[in-house]
Amino acid sequence: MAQKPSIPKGTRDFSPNEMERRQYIIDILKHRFQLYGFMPIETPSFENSETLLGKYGEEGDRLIFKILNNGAFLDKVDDELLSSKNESVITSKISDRALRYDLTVPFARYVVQHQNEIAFPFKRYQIQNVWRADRPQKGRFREFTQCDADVVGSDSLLQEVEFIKLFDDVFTDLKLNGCTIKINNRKILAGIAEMMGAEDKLIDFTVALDKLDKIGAEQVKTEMLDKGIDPQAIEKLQPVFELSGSFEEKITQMKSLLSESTIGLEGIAELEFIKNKLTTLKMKTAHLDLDITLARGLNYYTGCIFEVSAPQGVNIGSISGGGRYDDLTGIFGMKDMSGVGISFGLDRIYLVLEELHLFPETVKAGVQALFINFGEAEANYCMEWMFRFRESGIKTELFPDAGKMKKQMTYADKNEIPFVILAGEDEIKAGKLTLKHMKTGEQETLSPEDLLKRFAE
RNA sequence: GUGGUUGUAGCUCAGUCGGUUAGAGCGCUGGUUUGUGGUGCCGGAGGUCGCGGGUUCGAGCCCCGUCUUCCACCCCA
Repeated sequence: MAQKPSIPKGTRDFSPNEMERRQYIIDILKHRFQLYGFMPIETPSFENSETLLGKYGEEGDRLIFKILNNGAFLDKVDDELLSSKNESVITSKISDRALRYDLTVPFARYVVQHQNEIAFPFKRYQIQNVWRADRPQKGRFREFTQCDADVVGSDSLLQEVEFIKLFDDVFTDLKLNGCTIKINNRKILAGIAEMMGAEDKLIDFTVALDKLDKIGAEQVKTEMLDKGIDPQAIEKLQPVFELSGSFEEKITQMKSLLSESTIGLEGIAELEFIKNKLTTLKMKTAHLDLDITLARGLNYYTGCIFEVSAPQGVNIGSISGGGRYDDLTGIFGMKDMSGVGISFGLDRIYLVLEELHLFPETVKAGVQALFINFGEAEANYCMEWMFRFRESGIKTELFPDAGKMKKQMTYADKNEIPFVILAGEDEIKAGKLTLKHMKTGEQETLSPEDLLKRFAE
């Protein structure tokens, strides 16, 4: 007996209707990316393991899909090592390649490898799948699509301003009004850590702070204590927990809090610059919000960080994110190359648009007219006209088998083909075609030329 | 990686306290004047109840394991 087919955990099939909707989102993204001057690139689905490992932190390494070597891969593993059950060491012996985890690190690798062909600053966009060995849950898959735009080779804060406008433009085009673009700066977080005297605990500190709106101030403090951060230092954080008001008001409060920290003030100055530019340029539908607790997981960010959350009432986490990384290419041996980039989560945006019923009424990409097949002679007559119709840009097809009428009509009906064209003995003799309007059931016999004109309207 | 949850026909789901031959709707298929679909009527096919073990006279139902689904945590798009 044939086994029931299935697909791996966390993966999905996309049927025509879903593909149409995914394509709708992608078309808007591509259009905006190109208007902003980004050029497309693609990179391989898998990379050499050393390119990816160690770039996303310990947790990230765990979530990278490793590809088992081919051939006698066990030759490199002796019994002693095998019985040690040391996964990471054994993995490095039997797996040399891994599926990409995001598009940013492969992009950094690309830039370093192609530096001689590139005129900097280099702006590229990339829409490809990435893979993570995560446990699936709402809005979380093991295979999903990221749509990234990055620019490398420019320190200018105008890039940050442009990216925020890009968020605003894209979400406005998608009719997804009321998104919140949260912005923060790693330098501010570093400044706070400095002020607390907890520079060495920066990562633990930001991860805990990131949870503030989710678990509350008390639990954040508890987590920081657990991570070994000094209680007195945590007390100094109180003003951060109580931060409120408008963007400008928060800036003012942070300024006095970080008055001693050079790096902290630098971060604040950057945010002020960006905010001022955007006040002049104006946002269309998105809101810009300063969120000091925003940390973001990827530890290569060094300056501004962004995250976009869906309009209120949609519980799906972030739908886009990004930030500046001053030294991403440094790990591949190319110094002083600053980059900024953002990533749109196609799959999550899809879920949000679906939940809010924001997909446009699908313009069916299917055929406009189906030729009914009555038999060999009739089919030959139809074929001739079918190809003429196609040359005129009309999407049309001939039912391949001379089967039952009912089956052919049902086919047209199920596929929402608006017109059916019939040509039997009588029509062939008269050199005509019969057009049936599926919705009304009306039909009329007319010359092929007239029929063509009818479709042209 | 941790905790919970789910799995019965192609799909959505019923199935009582463990009790004879596991059901419905939709879909599929055949027929209902053989050149006419979408709404009618009549018929038909289709299930190792996720998989493997166990308890029992007897398991879709109880127990254990495993895979899968969805959700939360960790983390993240």
